[in-house]
Amino acid sequence: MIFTTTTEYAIRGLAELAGRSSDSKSIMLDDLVAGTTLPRDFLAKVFQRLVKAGLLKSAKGRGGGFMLARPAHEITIKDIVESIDGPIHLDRCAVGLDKCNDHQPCPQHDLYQPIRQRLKDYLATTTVADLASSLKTKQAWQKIIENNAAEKEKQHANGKH
Amino acid sequence: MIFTTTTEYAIRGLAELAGRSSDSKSIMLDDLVAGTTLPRDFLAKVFQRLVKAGLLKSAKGRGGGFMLARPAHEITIKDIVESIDGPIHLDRCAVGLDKCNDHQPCPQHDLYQPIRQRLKDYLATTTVADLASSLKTKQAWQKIIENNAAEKEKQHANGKH
DNA sequence: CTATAATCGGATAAAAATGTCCTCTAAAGA
DNA sequence: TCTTTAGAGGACATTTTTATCCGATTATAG
Repeated sequence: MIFTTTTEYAIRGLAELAGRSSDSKSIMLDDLVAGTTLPRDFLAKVFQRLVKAGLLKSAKGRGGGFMLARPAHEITIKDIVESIDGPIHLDRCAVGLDKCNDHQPCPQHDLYQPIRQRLKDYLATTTVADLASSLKTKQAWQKIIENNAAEKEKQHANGKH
Repeated sequence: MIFTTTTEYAIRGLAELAGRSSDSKSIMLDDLVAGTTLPRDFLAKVFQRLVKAGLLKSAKGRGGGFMLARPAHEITIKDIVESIDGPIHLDRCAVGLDKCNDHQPCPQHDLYQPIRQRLKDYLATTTVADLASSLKTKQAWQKIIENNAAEKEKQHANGKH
């Protein structure tokens, strides 16, 4: 994977949040992680960082929880990654030959450049809203698959009779 | 960066090796890291792994050292990465929505697929020979830059006279 | 005001990655 | 054979990442 575990949690957490809570309504951590494999306590730390970075708003006490600081379609993966890891460092030479940059490129740098650029574009244009809808699509499939499995099980039981 | 520090050392180490030693002649670690920022002892460990993976051959004792197990143009970055990290895991969903794969893609998966493919192609087609020549190009530049700096310094001194 | 409910934030632990050192082993040359 | 020289490999140290826990803080409801 191209992200760290922490960054991945941030991305998944925001995607869940956008998918589960309606706009301008906050959701509690316990509700957000329910049914996911997201680690509650660790995600809490990650969300604290996202609050400080201005991607999330939080509220303590009863009725508290987290909500997006701006619309889901205005938060990109790039925003998330940079909130966690700091400025994206994709500009370094892909193969670790330092002192390579756009001013002083090496052949590898030029070859890798188009890939880097596409990655950057992807990160800069894909938003939390996109991710949330991807999540929903995935969840829908999951159900279909489970149903199919149940159906097969049923047929199998009948056949045995 | 998209590689771990360890993998990056492996890549840089092999590039240096291919650049410094003529074919079918081994080079010692101490010579290989001279003038680089590669950490000698840690690289030794990394090279041990590459020997076991079949990318390098090693020889103990006098006249010993390391050499490529096959021609530089037949060792790809992919080979190196897989020797260190195991099979490349780029196939996972880019945004960590698990249960996504080519059979069961989600929208993000499809969007990210072309980027992933290009990355894979790059890793599978770029060889140690390419990296070595990139290194040499870079080193040539480095010299030019240093010369320019020295020249300027000289002019500056003259001007002051 | 009090009890409850939520995040915040510090402390700490566990695990993984990275880095260092030292002895063992194998090979070559005197 | 003996000495020197190289990597091999084990032990250990350090740092970073990931994970967990708990009291403090803040807000709400009654």
